[in-house]
Amino acid sequence: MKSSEVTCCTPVSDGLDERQALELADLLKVLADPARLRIVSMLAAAEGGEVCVCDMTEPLGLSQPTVSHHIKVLREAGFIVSEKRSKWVYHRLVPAQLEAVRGALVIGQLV
Amino acid sequence: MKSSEVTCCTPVSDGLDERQALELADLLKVLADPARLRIVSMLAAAEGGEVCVCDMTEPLGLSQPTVSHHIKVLREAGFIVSEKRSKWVYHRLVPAQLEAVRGALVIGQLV
DNA sequence: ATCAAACATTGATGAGCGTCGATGTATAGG
DNA sequence: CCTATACATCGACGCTCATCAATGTTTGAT
Repeated sequence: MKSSEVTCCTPVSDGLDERQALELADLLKVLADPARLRIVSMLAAAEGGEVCVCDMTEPLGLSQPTVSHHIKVLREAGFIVSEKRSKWVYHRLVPAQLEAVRGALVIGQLV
Repeated sequence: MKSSEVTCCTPVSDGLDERQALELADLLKVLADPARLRIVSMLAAAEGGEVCVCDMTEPLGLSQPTVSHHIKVLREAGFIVSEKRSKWVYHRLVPAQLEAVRGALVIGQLV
């Protein structure tokens, strides 16, 4: 449908281009999962800011491989960082990444 | 795995419960799509704040049924409202809903 | 009354992903 | 050396969902 001679609306600004929309959508997809939100939440609420997988499986009601999978997704998206110490791997939030997503959702930022 | 006598981390606060995590995840799922992000963006950038479907299919590069589907998803999630006038249906943003999502992503709000 | 445009609805299809069990790897302890 | 724990990886299953063509519905114009 090309632009007909009779437009129904005021001229459209394209807003976000495909690349920007894809990148933001990918970040939002990572957060758009109940398990991952709860993981982020547990890290945000943890004293010391650190939690390891073994202490998350039970409150999440998920298997260890599943929790490890979510941790990996969150880490690859930049929402958490992980550090192995002795037998355990400790995970902590990266607040800047969460803030980046919040900033991208400001209406003015959506062009 | 019950709580062993040797814990690796400081005590865990559960943070978001299942219901809260599910609700927030459902809202984020709606936004976690490039096409829907671009629709929101186009509405945010539109003069008069209104756009109808016929003016979105071409810039989005999607079929009319697909755009209608995304519009429906956005409306049912409260991100947009729609009003039929004569032959066309005009859609506009609900900024408060977008703000609600941004507010839920504040680290302090994640308990 | 007829035709065209705008939009919704309906299956159908294909890809992506959350989940698990099984297995592999590393670290600590006896 | 052997066992147990913490975690990662792999393969498979099942479900959700984005997309489309086809069709239905409403509205306006001729």
